[in-house]
Order: sequence, then C-alpha cells, then structure tokens
Amino acid sequence: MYATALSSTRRVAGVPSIVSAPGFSRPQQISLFSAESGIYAQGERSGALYRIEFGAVRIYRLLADGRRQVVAFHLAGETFGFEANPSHSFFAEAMVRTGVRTLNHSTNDEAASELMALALRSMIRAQEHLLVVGRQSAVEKLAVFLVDMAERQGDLDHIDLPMTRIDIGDYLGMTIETVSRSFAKLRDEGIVRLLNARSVEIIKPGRLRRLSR
Amino acid sequence: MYATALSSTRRVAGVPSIVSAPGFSRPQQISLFSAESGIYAQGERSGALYRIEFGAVRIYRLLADGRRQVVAFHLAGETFGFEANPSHSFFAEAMVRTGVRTLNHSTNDEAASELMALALRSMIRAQEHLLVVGRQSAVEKLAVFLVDMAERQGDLDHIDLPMTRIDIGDYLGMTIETVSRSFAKLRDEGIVRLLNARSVEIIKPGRLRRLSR
DNA sequence: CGGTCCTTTGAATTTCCTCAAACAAAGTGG
DNA sequence: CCACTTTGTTTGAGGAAATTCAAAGGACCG
Repeated sequence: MYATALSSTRRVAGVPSIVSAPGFSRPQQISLFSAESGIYAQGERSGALYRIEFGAVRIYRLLADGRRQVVAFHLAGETFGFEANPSHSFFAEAMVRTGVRTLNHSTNDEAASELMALALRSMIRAQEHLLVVGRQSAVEKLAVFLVDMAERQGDLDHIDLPMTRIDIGDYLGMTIETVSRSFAKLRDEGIVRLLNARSVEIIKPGRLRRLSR
Repeated sequence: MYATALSSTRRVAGVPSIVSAPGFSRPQQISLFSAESGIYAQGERSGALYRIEFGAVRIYRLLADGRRQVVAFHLAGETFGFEANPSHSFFAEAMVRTGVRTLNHSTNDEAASELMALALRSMIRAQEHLLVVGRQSAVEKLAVFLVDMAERQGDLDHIDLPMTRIDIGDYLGMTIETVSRSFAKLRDEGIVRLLNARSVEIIKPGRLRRLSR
C-alpha cells in the first residue's frame, strides 16, 4: 500500500516505507521479499552486494515532488548493490516475490575485484541508459528496453515483464500512456504481439533491434 | 575540424579522430591537449585515471546515427577515467586547452581504494544525471546544470562555461535552441544575467536552486 | 574584411503529456 | 460463486512543451 502507484506524473508525497526482512543482514543466507517490499534498509552501509536467486528488483530515485526515476531493473541471477547509495535517497524494491542472497563484504582481493567488475558494469549500464533516456524517441526507448529484457531473459522470442507500465515509464522517462501507445505502435506494425500486458511475443526481432539504435 | 559541430540534431557520419598527445602514457607527467583534441586513445586499457591540472574535459557516447550524449563534464582539479570504457565507443575530449596528469595504475591498496571511491562518485553522478535528463523540464535541467557548475567552480555568483550550447544540449538531452530559450527564460525572470554566451552571472541563487529540484 | 562557427529568435510542426473515460484483471467479502 | 472494489491498461481528445526549419546577428580568425 505505498510505492506501487508511484510515478512521475502521478505524484505522491513522502517516501515509501522501508521493510527489513528476517535474516536480511546475515550473509550467505537467502532473504525472501514479497512483491512490492523494500530491500535496502535506510541505515544500510553501502558496499553490500546482493544476488537475486529468483524474482526481480527495481532500483530508483525520487525527486522531492514525487517524480521518480527507475535507475535499473535486476532479474534472477544478477548481482546488484553498487547503485545503492542510501545517503542519496535510493530505494530497492522487489517487484515480485523475490529471493536475495546477501554477499559478504569481505576485504580480500577476490571480493574487491568482483566489486570493481560490478562497478564497471553498473557504470556502463547507467550510461547506456542515459543515452537512451536522453537521446531516443518513445518508440525507440521501448524497443531498447524490450531488446534488453529479451537478452537478459535468454529468450529472444518471448518476454515476461515483471514490472508495470508505471515502472517502465519511470525507467524510460515517459508517461504510462506513452508507454502504452508505443506498445500499440509496435503491435500495429506487427513487430510484437501482446499476449497480455505482461507477456510480449517478439515477431520481428530484426525490426525491433533496428529501432533500438 | 570534427566533433565540434556534433550534436544530436545536427547529425554527422563517422566518429571523431583520436589524437594522442606527446608523453601521454608516461605516468606522473602532465600531458597537454589543445581545445577540441581527443584524450582517450582507442586501444587504451581501462582503469587509467586522469587528473585535470587545468582546463576542462567532456566525456560522451555516440549513437550510430550521430546523436550524441555527453555523459560528464570534468573541470580543473577533478579526477576522471572511470566512465571511460573504450570498448563501448566512449570519447573524452579537451574542451579548451587542458593539462592532464595520468595517474599510475598501480596495484597497491591505496590506488585500489581511490579507484573505488571514484567509481562510487561517478555512479552517483551518473544517476543524478539520469534523474535530471529523464524527469525534468528544459528550464529545470538548465537550472540543475548551472547550480552544479557554480558549485564546482567554487563561485556561486558567477560561472564561466567552457562548453558550447551544443555540449550543454547533448549533456541535458535537448536541442541547442531549447538550451538558448531556457537561458532566455532565466534571464527574462531576472534569475541570471548573461554577460556573454559563456559567462553567466547568477542574480537570484535561491530561485535557481529551487528550480533545480 | 570575408568567412566560419556559435548563438539567438521566430514560426510551424511534431511529439509527448494531461485529462478523461472505458475496459480488464485480480482480489475481497458476503 | 458472484457483486464489488481496486489496480492496471488502453484509447481518445486537447493542449503544452520541445523540436525542426529558417533566418539573422555576433564573435572570432585568418
């Protein structure tokens, strides 16, 4: 009952509540999060890494007036935590029921190089994202998003979206109506088929990919 | 004669030429770059850090069709190099005559932690940038940019811009005309005074700051 | 002084957003 | 199992914001 309906255009006051899960800070243990529950605790020291065993997570920032920017989506098998700087009003939330393994923040070289690699990947991702948000049209943005999701889910023909249109809009910097209309354009051109709002079949991968650059 | 006139709306074919400066890869030595010359060499290994002794540098990415996104501006006294992933068609260029010190990529702990701190800062900056580009209006974007520049130059009343309107537009995700019109709005509201196109006096810092969030 | 590049401004157009309404899907309680 | 509510999605109409196209002025340089 809080951040679910949050979007840039439907603004809200205040920030979402933060929920800590049982066993959260015990390393090498899987923590469970129900859909729409928060993952970062407010006082959390930065540097902690999280590996998603199953489910999906969104990372976002808020403007004072409630406008939201989703910085990243993370899917099963992915590691995150580098984006999360609690001192800069970042939030991480499970989008669906999600299992997360908290990785030890040990000081050995191995962990350090892993952290560095993650930092580099996160940076590249953030900048690709910036390029998309800053420099592409609505349909191009959606195409980039769909191609990315398809690749990360390992199935180039079919995508299951764990997020709402609000999430997608706040990720791509546009309203939910524009997201929906962009879906409609891709559908009307025979590029994708919408089995339902969360399930997308890619009919013409080549055209989608061409749109996305 | 290459990347200067590059912008998202005035598209160009091809990529800018890369110029290597004398003494570039010798550590602890200052390399000089003339205005509009490239700093990263194409094959440059990542991980190298650069400290700007004087001048200013832009970091950017290109889309295939020539649209450009400026990812960051770096001013004198700042360290950069983390954003630069040569394998992802990133470019770094001096905007004005610039002196750069290449820092040793040593493997000791001190250097590693410095690199990590830089990574974190770059990430935070990138995400602030994403929030601005994705979620703010033209005037708000310009206000954020001006406040940021003023703080980084250590003078809250006056800004010297080392970059063109094209750079600003490609940094904020808008056209040069919109940048110019946004400047005009701030001027017409008595928030700033334009001594010339590159020199801005901030008359009402409070109003500018309020616009920027 | 002529040329080039940058900037500003205007007018027309396009894109996206806002507001509104209807529909669909999923959950709740009787 | 069915009304009822809530939440999410789609679509339309109108309006606002930014872009595109065009032109003119200004600064700098050879």
